[in-house]
Parts: sequence; structure tokens; C-alpha cells
Amino acid sequence: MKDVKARTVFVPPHRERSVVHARIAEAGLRSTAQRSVVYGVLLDHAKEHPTADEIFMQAKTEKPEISMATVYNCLDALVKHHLVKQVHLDRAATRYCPNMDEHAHFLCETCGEVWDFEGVTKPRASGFRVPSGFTVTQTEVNMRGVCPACAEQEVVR
Amino acid sequence: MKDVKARTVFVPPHRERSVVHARIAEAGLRSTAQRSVVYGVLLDHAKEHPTADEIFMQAKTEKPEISMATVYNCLDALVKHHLVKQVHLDRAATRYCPNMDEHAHFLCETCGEVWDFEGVTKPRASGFRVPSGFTVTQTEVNMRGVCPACAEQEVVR
DNA sequence: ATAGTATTTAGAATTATTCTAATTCAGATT
DNA sequence: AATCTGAATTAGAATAATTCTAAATACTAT
Repeated sequence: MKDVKARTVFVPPHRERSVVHARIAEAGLRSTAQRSVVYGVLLDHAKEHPTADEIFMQAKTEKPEISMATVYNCLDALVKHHLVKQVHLDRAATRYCPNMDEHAHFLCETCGEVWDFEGVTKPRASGFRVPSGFTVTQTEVNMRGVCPACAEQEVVR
Repeated sequence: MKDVKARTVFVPPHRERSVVHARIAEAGLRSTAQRSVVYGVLLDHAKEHPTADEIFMQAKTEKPEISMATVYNCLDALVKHHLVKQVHLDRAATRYCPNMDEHAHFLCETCGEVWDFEGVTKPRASGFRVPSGFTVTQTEVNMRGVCPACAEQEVVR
């Protein structure tokens, strides 16, 4: 899983920023230019599950004055208002995901790429015994293994 | 969730180190004094789900010369040989868990304490659609919410 | 006992994240 | 449109978590 960052090449963003703006406001957040850029970058690159640093670098192409602290502030605000999820896959940097539908994450241990897997993450529905008295507000399901492309390469090798 | 570290007070360890030694060897690992101490500390404090730093501090009471790098090396070796699991709950330090039975983790967002919840984490069994071609070797299920003790306090307040 | 390899060590280096204090801005109010 | 006020942003320093490096040490098999 080397050089994962180098592989993550962003395509230019395209999403309508007025839509992004509206969604932020709907979530009860003051809509600032920075929040729009950060959320917009994340929506445009949902597949990549970018890190704060990757989001920062991309955001700078749209808004060169933006600072790293702001990216963290924006991400925290978006997370708090349920527009974005944090994904904690390993000891490395936290990744962010704007897909708020129920789904799991899969990390390929060979190439480092991350996928969304659809499915039910509701604790009791998925067969977990939640002891009485505990209130679960959020569930994160992470899987690791080998993706089809990397599995193929290993056979060849 | 303030001062979580300060709350984590370790009780003195007691586990038979010969047993620990045997388990490490069974897992196919060279059994060194350091690995025994690290694994022993983890077994003695499984409930706390300690961080590398907490393990380091406790390990030093048994083996004062041990270094932080060794703690990381040992933990990585134990993880690789399936004696220990990494738990990635948030942006803070990774936690470690020697309970290798299937279970989920629950983080109380108020007090920061971590619990083990029993249940099935096999992806397909728990209702996930794993696309064909993907091999899943490991699944981590993390929940967040409020524990009974903290829920009680909020009512009183 | 010795060789050869894996492990450990201290400390530096790197990376991720948070903090701080000054400045700017969004949205409400006049 | 101008003003106000708390919230958001900024640069950069500080902190925390993790990894790296090169030398020393400890296992294991001979």
C-alpha cells in the first residue's frame, strides 16, 4: 500500500455551487464560501474518500487563501450537521465521505483504494446485541481485504 | 469527552506470563520479553482498550527499558499474527483490543469509555452486499452514542 | 560458542491534528 | 445601504501520534 497519495489524482470539479450552498443552509449551517468549497470538493470526489489534506490541496485550486485550520473547521461543522461522515480505516489520516446513505467501507490492503458497500448498518438489524441502556446514534462498518483488480494481479504474478 | 486519559487508571497486572509467552509462540511469533509484556498488559487491560501510549506507560512499570518504538513494533506484530485488533474509533490515537471474538465497539461520546458488544460481524451475515470479486478478511464495527451512566447524568442535570 | 537474522533502542523526523489570537465575514437589525 | 455582533477564517505555532534510522542486543540454529 505504497504511494497511495500519489495515485489520488483529482479531476476538475464541476458541481453547481448554488446547490452546495443550499444544502449547507438547509442543514442549519451558516453558508460561507469556504464551507461551500470544502463540501463541493467532497461531493465531487466522494469516491476517493479524501483526507483533510487532500481536500485542502483541491480546495486551494478554487480558493487559494483557504487554510488547513479552516478545512478542519469546515469538516467538523459538516460532520456535526450530518452532511459528511468521518471514516476511520487505519492509523493514517481520517477520511471523509459525503454519502450519508447506509453503507460500509472497504479498504483494499494492497492498493489502498476505498469502496462504498451498500447494506444495513443499523446495529440491531445487523445482528448486534446492544445492551439495554445504551443509545446508539451512529454506526461505522469497515472492512479490509483485496479488491478484484489487486486479486487479479496477484494471480498473474 | 475531556480528560479521558486521566480517568484511565490501570490496576496492577496479574496474568501468568508463561501463558502469555505460550500464546505468542503458538501464533508463530518469536517470543521476546517485550512482546510478552505488551501482550500481557493488553490482556490485563482489555476493557480499557488502551492506546499505544497507555500500553507504553504500563509496560514501563514492568520493563523500564522498553521504548515506544518497540511498543509499536510489538503491537504491529501481534496484529499481524491475529492476537490483537486495532480499533479506529475517531481522529485520536488508535486503540488496541486483545478480544478476538466477533464483536463491535461502542464509544460513549460523553465520557469516552469504550465497550465491547457481542454480535456477528461477518459481512454477508450482517446484511451487507459485498460485490463479487472482493475478498473480505476483516470487519470492524464501531458505534457511538451515550452509555447508561452518562444518560442518567443528563436526566439529573 | 558463533553466525546470521530479527528485534530492540534512543532519538530524530514526519505527519496529523489542534490551538491561539488577530482579522474578516454573514446575516440580522436599523 | 450602513451597522452590529457573534461566528468563521487565517497564519503559524504547538501538540500528539506515528514512523524512521542506524547502532546495539538478543534469539535460534548450527
